[in-house]
Amino acid sequence: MPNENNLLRKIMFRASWGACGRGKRKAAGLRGELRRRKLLGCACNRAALPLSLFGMEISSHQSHLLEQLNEQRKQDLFCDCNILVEGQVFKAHRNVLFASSGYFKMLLSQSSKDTSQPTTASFEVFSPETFVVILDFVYSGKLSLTGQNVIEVMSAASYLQMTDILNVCKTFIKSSLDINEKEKDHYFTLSAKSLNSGSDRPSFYRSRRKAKSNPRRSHIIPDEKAGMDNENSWSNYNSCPSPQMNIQQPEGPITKRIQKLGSMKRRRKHLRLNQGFVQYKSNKPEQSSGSYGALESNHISQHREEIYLNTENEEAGPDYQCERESEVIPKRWSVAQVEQELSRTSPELMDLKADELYTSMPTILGVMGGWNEDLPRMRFMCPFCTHTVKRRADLKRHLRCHTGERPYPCEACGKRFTRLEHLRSHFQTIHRAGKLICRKCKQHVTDLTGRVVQQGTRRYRLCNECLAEAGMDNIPNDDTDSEHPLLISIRNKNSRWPLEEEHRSDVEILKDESDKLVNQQVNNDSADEAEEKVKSNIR
DNA sequence: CTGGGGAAGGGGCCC
DNA sequence: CGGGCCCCTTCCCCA
Repeated sequence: MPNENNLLRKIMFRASWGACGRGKRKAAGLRGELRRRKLLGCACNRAALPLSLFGMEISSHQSHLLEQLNEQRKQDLFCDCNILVEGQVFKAHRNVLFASSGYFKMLLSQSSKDTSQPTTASFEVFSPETFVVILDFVYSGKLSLTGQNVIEVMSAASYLQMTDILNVCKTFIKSSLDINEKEKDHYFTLSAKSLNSGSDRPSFYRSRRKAKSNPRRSHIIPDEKAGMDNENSWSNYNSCPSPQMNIQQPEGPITKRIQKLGSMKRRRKHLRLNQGFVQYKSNKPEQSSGSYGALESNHISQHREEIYLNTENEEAGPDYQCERESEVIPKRWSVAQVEQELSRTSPELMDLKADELYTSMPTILGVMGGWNEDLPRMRFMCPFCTHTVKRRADLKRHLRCHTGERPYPCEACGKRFTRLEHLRSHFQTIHRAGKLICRKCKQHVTDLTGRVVQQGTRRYRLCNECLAEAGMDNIPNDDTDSEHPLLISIRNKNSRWPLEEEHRSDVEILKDESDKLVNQQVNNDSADEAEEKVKSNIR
């Protein structure tokens, strides 16, 4: 290797000659030599200009640095952060924790500026054994996953907002599911006897922490069809740029894991959420609303569980944490992912309403800001995005923009709205010509100085001058108060029709739209209609 | 292609 | 907690 390093140095030196043709040629010759020695990868092969060589990475540097930090940790050198996990103290470096965990990033960035004092953090939401796995990963890039610890590690990683670990755990579990599915296909049954109970072999995942790597790409989950052969599926994983995994086949029956999942949920439900930092005593109240655990047997929650496992957005940033009674859930779902997963795993869930979602999902609660104040501000966090709200009701309302639910249809034009007020506003302005403004000259117009004109389902006002100008002054006024029988029948069927008195003048609107209106009734339960409703509701 | 205006969507907050 | 209002932003259409 010394010779090769010398060769690299020579290249760098030649490159410094810049535009010198001789230097270029010499550098090119040396690159050829390096290629022959397989020292340069494709990136260097592409490097036509010597200057690009300055960007060359010494791949061993990162690992060496990490090794050194790990050694320092083991020897308690320069450790400035104490992590207390169920009474057991772990020492680590603030910088490393900050760089590895969104949770620590948020916490340490909010913490005291006085870096002379060690920071102390305590956790009781995961076990010391779990934290050892995570800490080892932080300092080595190696994640020791087993069928026994994967759930707890994933929970802790979610809590600590370590998306690399989360994704590895997900793929681990996904692989187990694939394996199990394969077994099921093979034995035509998923009986306990088909589930071997061999000892867990640790699986090592090596994460390449590179800022350049596209996080989305590392989220690639092998196609299930391609995953029929497990080894192939794992080799697919290995092709993912990040996290790069050297994986032994995860083992253990999936039912065991699922049982463990359930037991974990039950266990975690009883865990006391006591996450306090010495410097910042949080008065974070425990959430007691609802019972997510009770939903475990629920069909929807089962699918949700799958979604939790499969759809978590790897880009979940370090901004927030989400938990309820230590229940760990993904920080963010992308809407597309959720929709895709819902349609894939359970199309019927595409009909999910924000209300149902709201009641079945774990409460998302967090402390936003205010760490330096006596009473931290409590915010409710959206699981799909970074949005936080003060009130549960606002979150419920906000969720509609993710579920695509539009419960308020305009029966004049069929357009649907997420809020009654929006429908009302729409109806007033579009179908009732509620604005007393001439559409043409923008002048204020009253019933005396102008009148309502209908254009399709739209109605607007024109002043007398603009009417005359358009040659419409002889057309009778469109503003009638009679009621169309169809509208009455529809309103009677639909108790949610919100415009009891406001749209009484829309007979003419309905003349052209009557057929459409029949098809636009809200509570149509046919499957086609439901499908159509979903499509139309999802923008 | 661009700017203006209307409509729609969404958040904050009061009642 | 729901309804409602206000405000702001975004989108889309049109001149």
